Amino acid sequence: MLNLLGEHHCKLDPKGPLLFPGKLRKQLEHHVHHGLVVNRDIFSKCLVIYPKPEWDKVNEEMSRLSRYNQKHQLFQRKFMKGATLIELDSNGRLLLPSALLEYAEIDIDENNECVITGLGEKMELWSSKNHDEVILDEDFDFGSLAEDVRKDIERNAQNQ
Amino acid sequence: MLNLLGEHHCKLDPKGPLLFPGKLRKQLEHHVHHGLVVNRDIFSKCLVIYPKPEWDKVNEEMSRLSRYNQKHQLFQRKFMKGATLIELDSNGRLLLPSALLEYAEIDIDENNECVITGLGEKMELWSSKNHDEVILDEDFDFGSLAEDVRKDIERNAQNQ
DNA sequence: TTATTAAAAAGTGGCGAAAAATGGTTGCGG
DNA sequence: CCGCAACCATTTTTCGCCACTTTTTAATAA
Repeated sequence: MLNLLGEHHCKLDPKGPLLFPGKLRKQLEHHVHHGLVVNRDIFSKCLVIYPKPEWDKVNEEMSRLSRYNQKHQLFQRKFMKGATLIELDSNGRLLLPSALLEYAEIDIDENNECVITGLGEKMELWSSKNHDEVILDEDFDFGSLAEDVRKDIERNAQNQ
Repeated sequence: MLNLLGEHHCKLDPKGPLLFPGKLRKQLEHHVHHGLVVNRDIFSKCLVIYPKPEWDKVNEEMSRLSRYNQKHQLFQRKFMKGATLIELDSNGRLLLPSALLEYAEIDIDENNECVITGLGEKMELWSSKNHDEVILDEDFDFGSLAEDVRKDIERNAQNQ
């Protein structure tokens, strides 16, 4: 099972919007030749990067939606719109679509620091600024969030 | 079953942010070659260190969360973000990511004293300063905390 | 019982290989 | 013809390894 880990700080190449940390590349080893799929996160101003095989799962889930249901179609569009298959260049760098960078508030020209974090089967790409805000959110009530999630999981277990 | 114990005081290597347990290594013996996973604690300014097999359980639990549920995603991010796989070097030292050390308020340069405590299946890493403050908190009401926990355990037992 | 010695573990520093950042150049497409 | 992107070469830094010093612990002998 894929278990991407680590918090990697990196810069966008000032020339083109290129990038990519090496330790993640090692963890991806056998998966990376299939390419990566980048997309906007639905909930936060960051990008999600899936190894292609993981994205295939997403795609498979989407294919189960009804073609004739407006809500399903809207959901599919919201979720998949913008997803792009990208591959590493010979230096192990990524060329990210500028529209996606813009969404994640990553500025190509100036504040080009960003953070890639491994989250098991996927990765997230944040601008340094947004990332710090998430990390340093002191008031965040993790306890009650955890409780909500726990209830969901229990309910799920009962339904099965 | 793994049962890590002890309170170990140690120093960071002044060169790089290196460090090492010692007697803990003996307790880890057969687990340590798989590596260790370090992460920020959710509630306190300290780091949590899991033997890899223990972390694998966490990762497996996380993979059951819903990709399309905002709370689940937030939970996963808060919990897993920053988790890093590290291995002991040939001298039995650990190279801890500086971003994590910073979170735990462990200063590489000056006050480089820290404390590692065994907590059964995981360990905690504290700066000496923070550790003292938490441990020596005289006003802490252990009685009512214990009572709350006891209730939780009982309720859990009834639900099963 | 204490002291001395030996062996192992702990702590320190430097060196070298490998990877990552940078800059320049060429080729392709619009 | 211009611009962007892929490729290549060079410099710089990181970090993993190795060798050396110091401390601790244990054992044996006085």
